[in-house]
Amino acid sequence: MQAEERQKRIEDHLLKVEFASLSELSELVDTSESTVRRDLGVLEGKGTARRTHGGARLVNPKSDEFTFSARDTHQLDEKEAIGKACAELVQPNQTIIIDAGTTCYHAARHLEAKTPQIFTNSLPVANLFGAANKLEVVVSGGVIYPRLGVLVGPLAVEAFGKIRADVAIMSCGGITVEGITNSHGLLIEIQHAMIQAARKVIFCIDSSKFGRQSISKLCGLDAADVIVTDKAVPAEILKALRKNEVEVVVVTKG
Amino acid sequence: MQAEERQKRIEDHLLKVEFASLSELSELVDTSESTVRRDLGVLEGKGTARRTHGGARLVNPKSDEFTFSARDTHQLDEKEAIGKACAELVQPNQTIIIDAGTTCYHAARHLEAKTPQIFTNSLPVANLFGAANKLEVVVSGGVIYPRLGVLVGPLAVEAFGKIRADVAIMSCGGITVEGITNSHGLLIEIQHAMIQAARKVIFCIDSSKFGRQSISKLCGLDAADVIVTDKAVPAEILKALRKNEVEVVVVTKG
DNA sequence: CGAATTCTTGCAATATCTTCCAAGACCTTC
DNA sequence: GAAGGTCTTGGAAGATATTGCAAGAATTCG
Repeated sequence: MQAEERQKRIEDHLLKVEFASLSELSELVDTSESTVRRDLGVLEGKGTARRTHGGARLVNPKSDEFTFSARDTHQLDEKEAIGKACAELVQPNQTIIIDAGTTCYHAARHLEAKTPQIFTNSLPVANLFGAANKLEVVVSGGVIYPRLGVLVGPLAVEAFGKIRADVAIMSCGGITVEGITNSHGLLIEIQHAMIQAARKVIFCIDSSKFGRQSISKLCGLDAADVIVTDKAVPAEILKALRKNEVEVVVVTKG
Repeated sequence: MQAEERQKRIEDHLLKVEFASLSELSELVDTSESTVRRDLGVLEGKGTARRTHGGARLVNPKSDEFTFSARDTHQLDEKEAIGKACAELVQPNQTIIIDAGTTCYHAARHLEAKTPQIFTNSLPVANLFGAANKLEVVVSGGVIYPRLGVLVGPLAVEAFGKIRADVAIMSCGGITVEGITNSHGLLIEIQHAMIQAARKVIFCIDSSKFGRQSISKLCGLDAADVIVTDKAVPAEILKALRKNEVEVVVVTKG
């Protein structure tokens, strides 16, 4: 097996388990521990993993909306189901803002037939519709945030400041009774602009996000109009949502 | 078996397995490893695959949807050579504007190591660097012009109006003694803004464009600082270019 | 603090790459 | 169809990179 292939396997494995020992990894890729050490050095250089005594751990925990891969199969069914339900909430001919994040990406996949116009700051979403010319896709400008493929920065914020849409389909890093949070200030700024620009705000939040808090506060629960998720929402949060008149849609996976 | 057929098979195989060893490939196409190495060199030049120790890997592995790629293989070698020469005209650490168009796309591929910052309105170019985080890529906003993956419209024009760059790498639809033309008014507007924003303007123009006129006039010959092309330029146009002090670089294919 | 584990570093064995060359295939020209 | 050229192919020699191991240093844990 070749160096790069080994490294990718290690990476993939880490994505699943978050932490792995040297012996575990050396067995996985069938080489000596020395080689695994060297590979981990490379991955560390790339920023994917971090070496620790006895093994390695993922730099970005998977619960963060921080790495995008269209092939991300983590909770794929759930995300797919959420995305689909989310798309069903959209009326024909409404204009839509689509946030970055894998769940929103899945929602976008179901929108093609329905809507004439989409605004997004997500390159994966843009690519999804880039070839089809049935609908108009407007891409906000901005700097590419590497792994995620999101456009961030002033250009993006301004772009959303200028428009109005019927619906915004949003994602986030965590939600608690205190509000909705996300993992990076740069994203927050843009999401604010998105929320401002939309008449109706739908959050796609898979169940792993409930009770979790990311670094930056995005908004209170009242900013959301609908939340689409895949499992029963914890009672405490559900109560808080009711109080803020947020509609909750729970999908059943698959 | 023909060289091209071998290369296509290798390409197809890589699309399936993502990584392959030399022995695996040489068995697949039934030739020596030397030949496979050479074929991989070609594929690497085309941007399809990347050689690694012991084999090769697909260039865009995890990006089934993340890549809206310029699939145009028409005159690939020429474009590749032009792109490379074009990239060599760039000094380290200059900021660059990259236009849409396949030739510019190839130029972009050679820029990764050189420049810290790229501005573009081309989705293929954005995708090229989307995963790498070595350099900063700024995407202009805009509406996706289908199939080409160019961002057009007021958002794009404004975005380029706000910036300054050292070099602009441009493409066009045709060039005659009367000036440079392109195929769509929407593109023209943006290209104007690009030219305005850059201190030095480089046009990548393959030989088929000479003597040809597209619908909309983009600019006079004097707007260009350098023209990179792949064959001797017709005398008449060459004379006009000299008069406007445009430097002409002719590359030899391959 | 000591024992056990893990890490780093240097090294030799191995695998792979590059470069070069000769043999053969293919093409052109007469 | 033969002669002369160019292009492609496969292989060999030396250069380079990778791998696994071992000895000593560093780290963890009781």
